[in-house]
Amino acid sequence: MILTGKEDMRIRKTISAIRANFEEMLLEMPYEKISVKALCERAMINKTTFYRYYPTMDDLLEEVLMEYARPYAELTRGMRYPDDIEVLIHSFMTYCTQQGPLFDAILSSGAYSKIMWKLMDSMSEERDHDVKIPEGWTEEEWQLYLTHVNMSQIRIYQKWVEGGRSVPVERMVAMTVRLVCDGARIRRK
Amino acid sequence: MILTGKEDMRIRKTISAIRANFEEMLLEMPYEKISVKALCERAMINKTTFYRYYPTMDDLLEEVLMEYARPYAELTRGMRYPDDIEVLIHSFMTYCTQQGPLFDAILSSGAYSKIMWKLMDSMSEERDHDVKIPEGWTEEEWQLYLTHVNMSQIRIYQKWVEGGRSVPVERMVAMTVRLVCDGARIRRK
DNA sequence: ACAGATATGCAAAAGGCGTTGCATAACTTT
DNA sequence: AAAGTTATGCAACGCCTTTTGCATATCTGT
Repeated sequence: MILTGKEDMRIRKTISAIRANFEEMLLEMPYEKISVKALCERAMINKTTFYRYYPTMDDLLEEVLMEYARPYAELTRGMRYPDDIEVLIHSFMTYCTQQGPLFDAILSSGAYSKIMWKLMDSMSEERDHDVKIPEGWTEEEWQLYLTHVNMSQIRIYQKWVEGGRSVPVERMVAMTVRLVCDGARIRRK
Repeated sequence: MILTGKEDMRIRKTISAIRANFEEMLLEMPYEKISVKALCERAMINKTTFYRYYPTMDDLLEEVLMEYARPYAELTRGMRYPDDIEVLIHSFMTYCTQQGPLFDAILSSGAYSKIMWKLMDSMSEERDHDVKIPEGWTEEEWQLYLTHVNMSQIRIYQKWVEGGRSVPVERMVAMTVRLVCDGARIRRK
C-alpha cells in the first residue's frame, strides 16, 4: 500500500512499521528467509493486520522494489530506444549503482527473479507507455527489441553485483554498451 | 534422482510414480500450485518417501528440466561462441520448439525463472566447460558476453511462447539472430 | 468531547511443509 | 526358501501460512 498521508493515523503507523521492519530485515537476511510471522513480531503488529494490506509477502517486496522504478523513469524521461541506447544503458547502470544496499539485496535475492523482469518492464513502461513503435519496425520486432535490451541490462547488472562489483562502473557500462549496441558477432582484438 | 535401472525395484517404482505424476500435474496446473501433499497422494506414496529422494520440490523440477539440457548440449557439441552464434541461436530456438508442452509449461511458469537461468547456464556449460576464453577477450568481457547472449535467447523464447507463438519459428530465429548479432543500435528500413 | 466509523488484536482453525522413530513390508543375495 | 538388507508406511510433531468472527481500541468529524 502506498501512503498518501491522508489515511487514518493507525493505517500510516501500521504500514510504516511493516515497511521499515521489512527493509531492515532485507538487509539482514535473504528475502526467502523472512516469514510473515517474524516480520509481524518485529513490527509489533498482528498477522491479521499484515494480511489486511498485503495478500502475500511478494506483494510487499514488489511494492518496495517498484518505488525504485519511478525515479528512474523520471531520470530518463524523453530518452528513447533505439536512438538513445547508449545514454539509457549508462543511466541504468549508474542509477542502480547509486541506490544503495537495499536495492542490491533485493536484486541479489535471485530467488525472486520474476520481480526483476517486472522491474525492468516498469522501468521502461513508465517512460515508454506513450511511445509509438519506431518507423520501419514491426510490432513483433519492437517487442523483441525491448525484451532483448532490457533483459540484458538487468541480468548483466545483477551478475556484476553478484561478482562483488570487481569491475569499475564506467568500464562495465562501456562493455555493456559495446556488446548490446554493436552485437555479439564482433571479435575482439 | 536419475535412474540407472539397477536400483531396488521399490525405488524405481517410487521414482517413476513421482516423476510421472509430477509431469502430469505440470500440464494441468502451474508449478507453484503443486503441493508435495497433493503430489504424494496422487502418486500414492508417503510424504516421507518423497523427501527421501528430493529435499524440496524445486529439486524435482530442476531434475526434470535438466534432462532437456543434455540432448541440447549433444546437438550443439563443437559449436562455439562467438563464431557459431547464428547456428547456436537457431539450434536453441528450434530445439526448444520441438520439446513439447511440458517444456513450455515449465518455462512459462515464469515464477520459477531462477531455474531458467540455471537451464541456460547448464545448456552452455555442458558444451563450454572445457572451452578457453577466446583470444582478445578479458575474463569479464567473456562472462558478460555469455550472460548477454544466453539471457536474451531464453527470455526471447519465453516471451514468444507467452505470446502464443504468433510468429513462425524461422522468422523468430531470423529476428533474434539479427538483433543479437548485429546489435541494438541498428535502425530498420 | 462525543458519536460513529473502522483498524487492530486475539484466538482458533484448516492446511501445507519438513522431520522423526519405529514397525512392517518388499526386495536381494546366497 | 531363508536370512539379511533396506525401502516404505504410519503417526505424530513443531512450525509457518492464510482465513475467520468477534471484541476492543483507536481514530475522525463535528
